[in-house]
Amino acid sequence: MKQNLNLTPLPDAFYQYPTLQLAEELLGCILVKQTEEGTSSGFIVETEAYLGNADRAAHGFGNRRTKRTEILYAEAGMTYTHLIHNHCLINVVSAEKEVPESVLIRAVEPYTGVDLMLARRPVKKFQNLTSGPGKLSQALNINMGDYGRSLQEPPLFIAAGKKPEKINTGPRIGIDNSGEARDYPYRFWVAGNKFVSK
DNA sequence: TTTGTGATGCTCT
DNA sequence: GAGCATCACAAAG
Repeated sequence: MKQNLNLTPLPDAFYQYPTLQLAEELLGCILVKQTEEGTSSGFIVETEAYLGNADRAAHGFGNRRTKRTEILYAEAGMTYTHLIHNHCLINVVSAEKEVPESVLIRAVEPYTGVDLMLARRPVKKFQNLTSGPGKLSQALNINMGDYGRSLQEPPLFIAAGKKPEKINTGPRIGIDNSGEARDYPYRFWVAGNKFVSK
């Protein structure tokens, strides 16, 4: 399959949206990763906003700045690859400088370079290829080498894609405690998409 | 029972 | 200060 589509990185202005809005706008966009073996990409179908200061799920709460989270304090449009155990989670840094907000990409729908993705992660069910944070990062070969990289130039960038017909929002999952933070509709996904983790 | 996920923590240079 | 690593719980089959 050819990929002659005009995959143009989104302009810097795109990342100037408020974090929550950016998370929604990101749905349907195309996450592109170029490697020596070729180019693989997918539609973003699930995102999650992380408001570092007021978000209980965001690690220790409050203002904890470490080497890992350092990039979150940078300006918008950067890539934040969080290496945790055997998995890699990819985030899009948003908000302005010194504001630790970002959008976590939880799931994508395979678009181009599917064969390449399958080669990296053999799965029996096609839906299992990228239906999760750890899966998609492995399928797209996203690693710490992408940490702090700009999302506006190859080999890793986000291009405009199709607009989702219907977007759902709701509370995030996996958060047991914390009163109000649990009900925050910080999670966005494309309604009815099979590649959404839930 | 197996696979996936979890904003980290520890050890070495 | 930077790089590298493991364990355990939960959800799905």
